[in-house]
Amino acid sequence: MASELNDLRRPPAAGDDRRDDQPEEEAAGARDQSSLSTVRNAARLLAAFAPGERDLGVTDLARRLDLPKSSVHRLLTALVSAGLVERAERHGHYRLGVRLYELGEMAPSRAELHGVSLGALDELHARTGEMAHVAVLDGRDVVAVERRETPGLLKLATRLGHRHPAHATSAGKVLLAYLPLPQRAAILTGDDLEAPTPHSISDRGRLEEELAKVRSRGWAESRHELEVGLVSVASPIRDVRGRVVAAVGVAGPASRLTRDVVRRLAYETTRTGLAVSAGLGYRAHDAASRPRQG
Amino acid sequence: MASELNDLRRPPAAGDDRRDDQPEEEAAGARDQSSLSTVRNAARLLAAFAPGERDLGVTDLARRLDLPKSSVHRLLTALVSAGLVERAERHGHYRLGVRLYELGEMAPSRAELHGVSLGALDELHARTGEMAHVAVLDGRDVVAVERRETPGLLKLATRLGHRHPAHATSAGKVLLAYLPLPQRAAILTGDDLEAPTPHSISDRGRLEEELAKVRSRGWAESRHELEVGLVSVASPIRDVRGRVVAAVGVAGPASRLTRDVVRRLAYETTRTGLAVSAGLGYRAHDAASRPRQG
DNA sequence: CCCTGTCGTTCCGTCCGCCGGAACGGAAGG
DNA sequence: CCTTCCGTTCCGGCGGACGGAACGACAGGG
Repeated sequence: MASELNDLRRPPAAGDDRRDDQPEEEAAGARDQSSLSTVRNAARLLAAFAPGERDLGVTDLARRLDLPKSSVHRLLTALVSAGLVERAERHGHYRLGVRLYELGEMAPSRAELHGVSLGALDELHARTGEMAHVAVLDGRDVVAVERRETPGLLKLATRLGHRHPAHATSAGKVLLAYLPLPQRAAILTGDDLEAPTPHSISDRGRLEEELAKVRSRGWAESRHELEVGLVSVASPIRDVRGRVVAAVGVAGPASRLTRDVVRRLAYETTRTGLAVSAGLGYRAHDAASRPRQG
Repeated sequence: MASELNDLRRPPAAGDDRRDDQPEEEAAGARDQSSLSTVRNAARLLAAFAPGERDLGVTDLARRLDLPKSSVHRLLTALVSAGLVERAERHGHYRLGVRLYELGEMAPSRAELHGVSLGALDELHARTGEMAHVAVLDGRDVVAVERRETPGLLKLATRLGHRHPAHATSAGKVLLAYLPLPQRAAILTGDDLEAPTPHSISDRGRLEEELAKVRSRGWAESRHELEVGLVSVASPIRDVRGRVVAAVGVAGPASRLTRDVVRRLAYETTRTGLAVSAGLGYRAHDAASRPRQG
């Protein structure tokens, strides 16, 4: 029974000034609260499968979403006929559909980078021997859209499409650092910064200092900030207009990625970032047009 | 290059809203026609971005979907707040969101195969030198969920997530061949088989013969059937219960993939298929339990 | 620069299609 | 077998979506 029934429309006061130029409160963090409750619930239903739940039943979903069974069943029927959800072989169970995967591949943040980053990522992977990846920002999280596994034994357990708090990863720091200040402020608003480890940056002031450092040297590092023992380095990827749209980086165990190794890796990721940016149409020599941010 | 996943056809048809007392309809591949028009329209809206349209505006979408502008705008607002759609930088334009990509990665047909097929696919790619891929069935189409590009110059232009008619590809033949007869009948019902080239199989009887051949030798071939000059070979991937859930194959130019090369490639794909199946828990020596189908 | 066509966005009254409680039927398990 | 749980269907009442129309913001050509 989510009721935001207090959306009282206040008749405009004498001044009749209803046109504030900042309708922006949502930016990225805020979800739902819009109208079209059916669409909202459909999206919530899809998201319920995200934590890795393969097959779910009606009653189970109804409990998680706090919706009546019949409503969940109606939603599922509609989503099945739209192809976004499929019936599992187990009677009365459902799972995400192939069409959803198909649509996801079409998301520009993925599709654009896919083509141009393939070769460069392979090369980065070959030259460094560490897990290489390309990531984009979504809200205050960073999502990997492309990756190469390390050939060795020590693999990272994360999967493509999984998300991590941006401020605790090197790629996330890059993406935050080059985000225009108002957007960054909108994203980092609200509750405190999550601290996955004791080494994570949880203070907003310190984060801004760190981001300034990232901007000044052009790459970011994360030591033990997402997980103890994990180190990563990342550099920006720019589109044709110079905007930072993604980050490319490598990650590996702290035992291999010592301070001076990191410096070499930073060189490699920056090189790769420039190559991919060039593939997107960015001309690096246009240094004058390098956008000022922060 | 127009509509591939645009079989969400039939806009609500303006004045044609008739209350039929026959809720009885066929099953299987039926799309739409359910209630929850809001969800259906939301899905159609998402699908409108599929043909590679990056950014679309309200009026444009309204035209394509044959919906009022205000309704499209309302849908977009809801989808944006759900994260499935994002606002593009161009004022008033929209694009598919990262969350959609994220959900797509969670689709079981993708997620399961991803982990176990990585190594095997790499090896297949290395041993054959041709483009290697893993595909699943969706309706009467086959969708690639994993792939390795050929290192050479002659690359295939298709992208991950794109779909092709199943009966015209080797992977699709494999998937159709091992589909239980009732399901296959349900899928292949209705209008005729598409024939992308003059070599395509368009007759249902001939297709059944071909599928029987596929079952008897355990692999499938497609020569010029999807595109003239393109040849592919594929073998099944089975899950722990022995059901064929995907196909693994290689594709390349007919000039390289001569008859006897194909025989060697069939050996390789079969070998890879068995390896991946083993990763999914399938025990090949359980030959007795090899399901009888067709 | 202004004018104009175009498109995104907002508004609002009407009415229809969704909501959800409750009953039905089928599957699993003791 | 009985019991229990769950997926599916049904239906009346009402809340929220629909969509035409007006508004406001751009962009481009005269």
